[in-house]
Amino acid sequence: MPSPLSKDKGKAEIQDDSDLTEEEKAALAAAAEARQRSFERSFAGPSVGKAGLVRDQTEINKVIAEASKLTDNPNRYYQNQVRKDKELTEKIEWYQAKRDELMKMANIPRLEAEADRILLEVEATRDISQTIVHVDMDAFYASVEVQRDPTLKGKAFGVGQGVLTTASYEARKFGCRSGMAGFIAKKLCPHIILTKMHFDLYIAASKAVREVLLQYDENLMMASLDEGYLNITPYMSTHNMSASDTVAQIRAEVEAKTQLTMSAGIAPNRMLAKICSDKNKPNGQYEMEFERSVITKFMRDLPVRKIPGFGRVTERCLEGLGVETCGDIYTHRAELLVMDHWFGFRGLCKAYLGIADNNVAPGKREERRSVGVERTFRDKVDEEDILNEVASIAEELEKDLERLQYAGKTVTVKYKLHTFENKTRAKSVGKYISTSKEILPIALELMKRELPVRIRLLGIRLSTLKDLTIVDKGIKGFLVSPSKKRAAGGSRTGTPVPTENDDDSPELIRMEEEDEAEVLDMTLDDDQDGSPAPNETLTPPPTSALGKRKSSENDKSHLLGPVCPICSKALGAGTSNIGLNEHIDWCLNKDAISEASKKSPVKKARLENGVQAKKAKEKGTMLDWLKKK
DNA sequence: TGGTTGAAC
DNA sequence: AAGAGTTCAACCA
Repeated sequence: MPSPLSKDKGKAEIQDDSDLTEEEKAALAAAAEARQRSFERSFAGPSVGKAGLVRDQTEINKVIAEASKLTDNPNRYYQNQVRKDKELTEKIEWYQAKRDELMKMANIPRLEAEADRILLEVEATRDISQTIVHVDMDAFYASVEVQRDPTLKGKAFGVGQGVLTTASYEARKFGCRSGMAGFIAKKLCPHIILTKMHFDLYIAASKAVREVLLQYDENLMMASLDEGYLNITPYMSTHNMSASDTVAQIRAEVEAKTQLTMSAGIAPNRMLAKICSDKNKPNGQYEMEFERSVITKFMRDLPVRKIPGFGRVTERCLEGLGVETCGDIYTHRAELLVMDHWFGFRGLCKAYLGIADNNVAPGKREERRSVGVERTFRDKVDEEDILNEVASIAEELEKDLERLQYAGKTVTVKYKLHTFENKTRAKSVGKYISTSKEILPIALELMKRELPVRIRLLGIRLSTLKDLTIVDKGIKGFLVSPSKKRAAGGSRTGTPVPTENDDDSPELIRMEEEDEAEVLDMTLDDDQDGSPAPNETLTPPPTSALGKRKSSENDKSHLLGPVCPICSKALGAGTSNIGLNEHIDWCLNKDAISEASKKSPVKKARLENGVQAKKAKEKGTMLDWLKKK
């Protein structure tokens, strides 16, 4: 039974297939189906695809997409998904064209050789000396809810009002997932019970868990209320215990203390540990063998989507390049190398090799970047209505700022149109502000410029923060105990770190913090160029890989003059690194810019940003593979 | 640098 | 009857 969706999206574009061979037709059909599945997947909630519990997710996704479509007409949300899907598809097609174009003139053996060289370089950064554990509470909120209301036990229920934050395992059997809209969950599972959230209970339970974990690693890194990372290497050696025994003991102790079960993954780095903790969930553990060959074998068949930081969009972009598993990264290394600018080749190498950060550090200090409040409501068009809402939100924000002890300089107003398109408008001011009295006029001003609008969400966010608990200014900072008002607020635990900071700059000393939960950095490598490279992540570092690179030092290749790896053109002995760089840049991008502004599917410069990059360290990109001949 | 947008968790 | 909060990166003017 062909879903209406597949008619709309799937094959519609491919109409004239009369002169195609059978294989080509089959390939096109397969591609269309894959795309269709991906599109349907996009309705099911963010967590789908990460954790593969249910058998026939495809069927479930169809139901969801159908339900979504029929909800109301016209369903703006659905239409918005369609629009985004279309843009994504166009972007992917652009990538494919780019790839084909570059590959046409590329010297493939040379590309592969270079890719292999980089692989080796990345491989050299592997560190399996530490035993990292990722612990993950099983259906945490749901389990706590059962403790609160035992009648929920064994039933299909979800936690959360409009959107499920968690689904009980019984509900998951019906395809219900966290992140899923409540009414969709009802469609999938009509008898599902939806409960409110009880954050105070979750926080208390989390604290109990944390206390146990801290006995095994005082540097425990909590990634959220229900998951965390430990480095149990010291514990294992002082207690002369194996990793699996240690983890079994941790889990038993947590369960004894809290009646909550957890799953755990044991591996040499955070990324692998996190993936492993999913393997035997719920209430199980999985230990990765600390052996290179085992790890690479493990990665080979692992869908790239499982890598933390690789989301739905990245998944589809890679899929468009023929990459679905981490193993595919190797087979497609030539193309991926040439697409380095957009996908970040070294990050992909790390995924393929199973290499990532193994640092476990407590939620350092509290360098929060912004504080915001936003609300969703039924469509508003009335000007006064809207401005009242702005005022109300500003007051709420003031309360949060007071509780959290922050002031800030940049006010951002965010709104979502009835079409589900998001907009933001921001304005910075010269001094730190924190009260509604100060914020509201700015927010109002920003919002008034947008009227008239029909919106379903409004929010205000304050950024460029100053931490008011840091009294600092030299010695005094140490005499005043840092108020401990924060803590309750949000995701991050950790105590404020009094920081001495003598100038007027609000900037705190940024210790290498980061370690954002899901971010996989490396840290250990960073060989050349002596830059600290504190946070390179697995997600592609597309940026400025080429033109803007600093020239690296160890470039001694000009005896014969550099050769462009794309067009194989010799550039002459006199060509400088920078000159070579420029040539490569030009060679790779000559058409990109003009094309982008002309026929590029996605607006103008939207092209490259599909792939998310975190701190793209100025290292492992094109220049590297040039500099050695 | 400030403003906007989007991806991801 | 499709949430809320936060961070990060890219791009542009």
